[in-house]
Amino acid sequence: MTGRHSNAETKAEVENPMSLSTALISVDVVTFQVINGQLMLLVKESQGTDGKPLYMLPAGRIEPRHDQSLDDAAERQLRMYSQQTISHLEQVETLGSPDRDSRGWSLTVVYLALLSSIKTSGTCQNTRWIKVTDGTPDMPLAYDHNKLVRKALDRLKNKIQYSSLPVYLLPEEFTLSDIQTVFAAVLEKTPPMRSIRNRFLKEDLLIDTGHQRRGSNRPAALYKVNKNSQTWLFDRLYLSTQ
Amino acid sequence: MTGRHSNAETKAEVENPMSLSTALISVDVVTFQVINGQLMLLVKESQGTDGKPLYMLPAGRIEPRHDQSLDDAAERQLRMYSQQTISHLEQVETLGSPDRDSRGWSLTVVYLALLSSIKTSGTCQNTRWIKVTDGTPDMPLAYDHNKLVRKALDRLKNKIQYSSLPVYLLPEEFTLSDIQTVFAAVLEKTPPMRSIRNRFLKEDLLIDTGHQRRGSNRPAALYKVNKNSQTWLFDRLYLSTQ
DNA sequence: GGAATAGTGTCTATAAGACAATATCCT
DNA sequence: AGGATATTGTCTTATAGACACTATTCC
Repeated sequence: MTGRHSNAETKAEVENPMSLSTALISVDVVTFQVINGQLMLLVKESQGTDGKPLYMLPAGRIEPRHDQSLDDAAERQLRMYSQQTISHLEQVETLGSPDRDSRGWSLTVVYLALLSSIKTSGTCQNTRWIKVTDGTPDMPLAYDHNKLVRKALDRLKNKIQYSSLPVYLLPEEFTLSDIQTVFAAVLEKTPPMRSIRNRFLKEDLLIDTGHQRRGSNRPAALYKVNKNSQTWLFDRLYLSTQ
Repeated sequence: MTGRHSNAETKAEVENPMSLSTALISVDVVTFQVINGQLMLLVKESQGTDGKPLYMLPAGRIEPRHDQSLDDAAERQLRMYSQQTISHLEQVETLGSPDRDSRGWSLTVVYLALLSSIKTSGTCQNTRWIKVTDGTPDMPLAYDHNKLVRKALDRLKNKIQYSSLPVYLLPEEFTLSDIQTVFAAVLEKTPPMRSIRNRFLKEDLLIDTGHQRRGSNRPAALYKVNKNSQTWLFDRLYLSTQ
């Protein structure tokens, strides 16, 4: 593409070909996890000038020496704040504007990351999990990060309805009720158990591990994902969650 | 985002904060039109060093003075090569890599644009419509533009199956058979007429203009879009086109 | 037995798809 | 009339959803 062969070079660009073809870039990662049935967002915490805590998304620049792609850059950002396996990572959208950064035209590549559910919400230094309720983080985030979270969450809410994304928010072994819990956490509404069972027990998408989760009730069968973790797609949405 | 508050600043970045947070950027637009039932791609033509013609996508840089957003930049690119109304424009994906441009790490924002079907494929200087068959442009494109076309076309092929995108590839007034023609052009496969009718004549998505297209057969009713051109979504895919 | 959650059976609703049957124009 | 394309009718299939019912555990 473009490179030195780009069309529409203005006089200034020809004189100084590097200057106007660049912009400030950052890669921002919106990371979700479901902990005890609650949707949580990974943020880093720092000290604002007024002493109040400041919450923001893991974000950073591209490092030419390390990043072979934008996905690499996103993964590297996330890895600074969580060592957990990243079960799903996808680019959501790139936003650009002259106003986001005081230094000039800037551009953000927004990523959606999903981590497996774990009981402990252990984090690195200056990192926190904050609740997300009604589609909004409980603590307001700095800059335009609330907007970025909204974009990533919209993607998740939509895609969870026709794909295997729910299982990426669950641990390796899970019950069918766990899937329902994920829907509730993300959509604040859930498809009927009958529909979830019909959908997820079709074909060989899941494997019955033979294990069971026991409580003070009938034990539930524990399943794991088949098909080497490939995301699979269905051809209908759930209507009850619209 | 990032701004001056970005984490993970290396020593070099602190010393020269502008340098490593920027990269070469271009916005590339993949524009489709259906002309006489044939899917066509808009390219610009130039002379290669060996005298052979070189085809590439409309692409260019962000102009801080003119562009308030990436969408603006994409629209501006496309406007240089076609004055037709842009009936649909959406961002597909941003690709980045150290190899695409010899000057260093570069980044492309890929857009998908749809233009209304018209008989004449009139174009501006150095601009051509080339056929797309089997998902590939008839002429190979320069750089990695074939890959970008593939990405945009994949998006179109998918989205056409559950949205009103087909009508954006048609003129203001069209018949239901025209919709079928668009499916054939894009997917090289088509849902049954019964299904198309059931879907598009539901609710008040289309308005019967009362006009008819006449030929050597029964005339077909001409429809136009209702609902102020908002893209609408269905909750199922066509299975016959999978 | 009773509480609690897991899982099944069955009927309805919706929309896609197959396919045959009409309808309406032109020549 | 005959050709051509548009449009409708009807039956089948697939899956979501409602809802009642059964199953299995712990106490």
